[in-house]
Parts: sequence; C-alpha cells; structure tokens
Amino acid sequence: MQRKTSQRDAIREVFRQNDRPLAIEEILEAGRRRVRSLNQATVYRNLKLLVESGWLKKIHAPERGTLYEIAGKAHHHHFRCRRCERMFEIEGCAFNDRHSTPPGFVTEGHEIFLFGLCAACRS
Amino acid sequence: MQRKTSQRDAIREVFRQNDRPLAIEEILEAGRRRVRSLNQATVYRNLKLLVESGWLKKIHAPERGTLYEIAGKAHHHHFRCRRCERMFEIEGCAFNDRHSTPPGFVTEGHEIFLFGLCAACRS
DNA sequence: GTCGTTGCAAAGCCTTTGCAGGGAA
DNA sequence: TTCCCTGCAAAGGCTTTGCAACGAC
Repeated sequence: MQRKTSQRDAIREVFRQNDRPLAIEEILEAGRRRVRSLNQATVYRNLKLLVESGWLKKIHAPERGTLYEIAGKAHHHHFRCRRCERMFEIEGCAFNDRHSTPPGFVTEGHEIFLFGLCAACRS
Repeated sequence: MQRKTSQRDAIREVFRQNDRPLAIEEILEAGRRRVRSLNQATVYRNLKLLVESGWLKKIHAPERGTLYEIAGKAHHHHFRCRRCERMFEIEGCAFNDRHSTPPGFVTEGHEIFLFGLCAACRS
C-alpha cells in the first residue's frame, strides 16, 4: 500500500497551487520550499507513482520537454508562451479530426499545442 | 563553405526516399546501408547542419521524441500510428486558433498531432 | 517489526564535444 | 595545401536504479 509521506504531499501541493503543467525543475524547486531535503530522485519516483495511480498526467510538449499536470480534467489543449516559457491549459476543443484523417487511417485522439505570448508577457 | 561528403549525401537520400518524419535511429540505420562507416556523431552533426541550413526541420513529437523531416513544405500536421510507431505527414489544416486562444493571449502558431492506426496497420 | 520511501551516488540513455586523421576543393 | 568532416571515445544533461537508513503503520 502507498504510504503518506511529507515529500509526496509536498509534490501534490505544488500541483494544486499551480494550475498548469509543470516541469521537473519547477516541481523540485517549489517542493523544496515545503520539504527542504526533497531529492531529485524522490521527485522522479513520485511523479512516476502519481502518474501510475492516475493522479497526474505526463505531457510531452514540443520545445518544452516533459511536463506533468493534474489528471482527470476534461479534454483540453496547451499554450506555450515563447517569452516566459510557461505552459497553460486551454479549455475546450473546437477541433474535428474527421477532416484531417487520411484515407484508410483511424484517428483515436489528438493533441494540440498553441504557442505565442501569454497575457502577462504581452503587456 | 560546406563540402560535399558521401555521409551527408547518404543522409539526404534517406529523407528523399522516406517521405515522412524520421528518428535518429532510422536515419542512422538506413544511412549505413549507403555508407557503412556512417557514425552516430556524424549523423547528429549533419542533422544539426541540415536544420541550420534550412533543409531539414526538427519535430518534437509526443511519445515519439525528436524526429526530422524535409523542410519547406506547406503547413501540415502529423499522425502517429500506435502500432508501427511511424509518423506520417497530414496535408492541409482545418484548424482555426481564434476560437482556442485565451483572452489576452496572442497565438502565433500551432502544432497538431493525431494518433491512431495507419492504413497499413489497420488491416 | 515490516516494508514502502527517501537521500545519495552510481549507472543508464541520448546527444554533444574534443581530438587527430582523412579527404574535398 | 587548406580546413571542413569524420570516426572514435569521452563528456554532458536528464532520468533511473542500487543500497542502506528511515519512518509510516
């Protein structure tokens, strides 16, 4: 059975307080503010556990690498700001893959990444 | 000035004969059939050169890692077959990012990845 | 006390880099 | 001859793993 540890709690708390996909370094840095001894290996191990248990979802973002976000949300897409490099979640989906599926192919899902400037960096 | 080498020619030829995004491994393997001594480092160096010179384009695909495709094509998207793991190029784009851009954000571009089964693996 | 967890360091990938020899121009 | 390129091996960066100590239950 999975035990309750301050390290894992800290990691979960980091995600709850940042409602956007996070990179390892961000998680490690923010997590250390809660549990000073927090180790890189521990973060990696817990992210893996949290993904396996369905609490987190792993994202592979172009030009941004691996990010993690809280799982269970409705289908949505992502926006990467080229200035602050943060990734944001975009609600909803207006994409119909029927028009894009090549003849003979079967589309089972899709991922969309937008990039540009976020509201904060635009000003 | 850039010189003509059999290694670089081999790499370019591999792309010309496979009209889809290729992974390092595929490029190296196919390239070695043309130039037996072809080295991994040489492939990496040439891919970098070819990207810089605008002949290739680098793609970061979810669950697939880094791929390279011939540059200069019209805007298009990608389809990954979950069975053969090959990536295909999909012509055209029916996506309008206006409906997806959050208030205050500026969208400058997008990338779409479909996944499912390709025609060959479907049968 | 049991055994899931953690920190630390070592080991594993994939990619890049240093170097001396090789080859295009 | 010049100096761009290549192969080989070592080094880098990120992620995983082995191990002994720790701590939740």
